[in-house]
Amino acid sequence: MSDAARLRVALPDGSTLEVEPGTTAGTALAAWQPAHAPEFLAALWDGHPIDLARSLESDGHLAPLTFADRQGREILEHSSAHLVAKGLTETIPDAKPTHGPPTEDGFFYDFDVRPLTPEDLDSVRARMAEAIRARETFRRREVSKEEARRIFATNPYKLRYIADAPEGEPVSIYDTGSFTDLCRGPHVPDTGWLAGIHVLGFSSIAPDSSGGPSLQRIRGIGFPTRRELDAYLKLRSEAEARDHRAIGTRQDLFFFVDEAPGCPVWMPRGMVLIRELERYVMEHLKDAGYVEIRTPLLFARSIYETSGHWDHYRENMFLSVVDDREFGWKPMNCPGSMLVFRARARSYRELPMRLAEFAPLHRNELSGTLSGLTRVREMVQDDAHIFVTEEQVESEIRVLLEWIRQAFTTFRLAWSYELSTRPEKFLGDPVQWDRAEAILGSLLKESGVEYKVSPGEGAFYGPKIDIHIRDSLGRPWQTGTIQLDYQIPARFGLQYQGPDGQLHTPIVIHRTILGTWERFLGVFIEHCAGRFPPWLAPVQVRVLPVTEPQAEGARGLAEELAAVGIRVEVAGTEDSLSKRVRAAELDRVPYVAVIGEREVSEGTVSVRIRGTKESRSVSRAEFLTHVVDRVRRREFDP
RNA sequence: GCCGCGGUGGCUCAGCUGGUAGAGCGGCUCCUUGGUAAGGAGCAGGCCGAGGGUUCAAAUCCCUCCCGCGGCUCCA
Repeated sequence: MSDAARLRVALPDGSTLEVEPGTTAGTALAAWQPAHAPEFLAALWDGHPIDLARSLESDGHLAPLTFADRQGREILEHSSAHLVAKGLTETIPDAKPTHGPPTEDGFFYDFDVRPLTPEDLDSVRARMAEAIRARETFRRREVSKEEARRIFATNPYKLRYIADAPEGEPVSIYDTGSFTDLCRGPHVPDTGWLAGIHVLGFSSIAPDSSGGPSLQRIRGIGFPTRRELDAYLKLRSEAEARDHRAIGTRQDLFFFVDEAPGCPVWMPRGMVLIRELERYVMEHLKDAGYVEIRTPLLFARSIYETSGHWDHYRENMFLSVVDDREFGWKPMNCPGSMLVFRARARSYRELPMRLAEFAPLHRNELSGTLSGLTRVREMVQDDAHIFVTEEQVESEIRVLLEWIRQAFTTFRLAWSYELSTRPEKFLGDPVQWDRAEAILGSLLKESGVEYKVSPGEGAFYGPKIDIHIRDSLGRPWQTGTIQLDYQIPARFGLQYQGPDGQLHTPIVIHRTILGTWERFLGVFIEHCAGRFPPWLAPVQVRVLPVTEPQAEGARGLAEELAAVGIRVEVAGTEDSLSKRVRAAELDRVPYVAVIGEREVSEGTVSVRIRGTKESRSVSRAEFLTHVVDRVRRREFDP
């Protein structure tokens, strides 16, 4: 091999750079694009991520990685995890690092260590800051497996990784200051890159199935600069102020009591939200040819044995014994709908038969998973079951996808789909499953909305399309769902007579759009920060007489508004006007109508719209028309 | 369910190296009738989550349970 042979390095813009063998990736990239070099935190060599400090020894393709690349972000966050491990092992020397991967939105590192305290975390943060200031290099070494076993002799977790590594090949190790970790890499060049990382907190996590000890997890998130971190922290503190549990209390929407864990108590104002959502959905159902039914909340065990829930869902059900007979509180509406279909002989002419039922459902969710309105034990879904022939499946689902588009647009929520396929525990024929999955997949493609596939996450009776919405912080929540079911109708022996005179089993589409009122409202309250669109607002208008002599005029306006169905309150003159305006603003009332001497004599109102400082005098008629119109059209803003 | 951390008037929180329960907001009463984010004064309101224990004495220390929060797992 000749020293003189220069390497040919192909770059992303199609150009080629000739370098001496042994040139580092970083040097080569800096020669290529000096202006952007400070953003490069690692590189891709023939498609594999490498450190910038790695020497190039052959021809190949080289590309830079920055924080803007997903891989680049993961490298920065994984490096951040190393820094956390360094900080923790300096704080608690016998802590055993296990693994510290990047995640969807940050990173964590798990340790086998005594339970952590906030003081431990303070110390970790301080030591991390120290290392960042010192700009310690992430230095890569390759050692034999024997050598690695010696280095990590006291850490069984690392020994397991070493054992899993391919035999005969060296393993890589990274040193950061005095901290050494087994790691594939790559990493950012030095800890100076990690000034924008933030330790979110710690928690303990349940041991894995192999029954090891419970680990302590430190979570964090990384940004390329302090400035971007500050912007994120600001967003986060705003999001904390939007917590639907706090808004629920502040606005008297709902609350919880110890005696009914996971079951919200709805106050009058919260009930307005539910009824308005219900009305919104009901209007659609009427247009789309649904009929409504009501079926029992409590069914004997045999119904669930027929539906399959007894075998597949019993651990999540509330059970009651009545007269020595075992009953279960329904966790889903399907059994009742099946019974309605089965109540008499059915003809193909009745299909699609769309049965809606908004009944309270009970699911015994694990106590540790309950969380405000987003995870409850008692809930109501905007549920329906559509009984169709094979030929009707596609057109029905098309209508549903369009309705989803409309609904989520009204709420200004961005949504995405997830196609969940056959789980390990399933009922029925795999061939039929494949066909059903193919139908759903092609409909999703046709809808043009982004979707991902979750293998094995389907319901036990069929594949499903789940609808995810994101709250203001970008956290995803599953709400609506469209499930294709070939199993339960057959298990219930449902049949209809076809045009051929033969009996056929219908297919059932289980579907919800908003999901449950509870979770939907939990997410939506955070999405709108408690500033409900006028049509949903528990109080739509608050009328404020300036002084007592205008009280009658104020009541008159309130009556006019109430007469056209507007939810209106009058705030009396016990408090100062400023104080009442402030209260209305804090109660997030969309419209404040002030009536003073001037307004009474002119027949006007001074209108202040939520979130604006100015007020505007308009005629009573104009105000009334405006409010009624915004409400009727379900506009998002007042 | 598992691990960690919490639980004090309606709400938000202080008090917690043991020694007679506090504040602000809200509520009520009185004064004030004020033009677009807090007018003033007074009063009421708490078995300090529940039950046991330690102690002369427990909101405070210990144990059990319940509920909540953050995760794990699971889900609409």
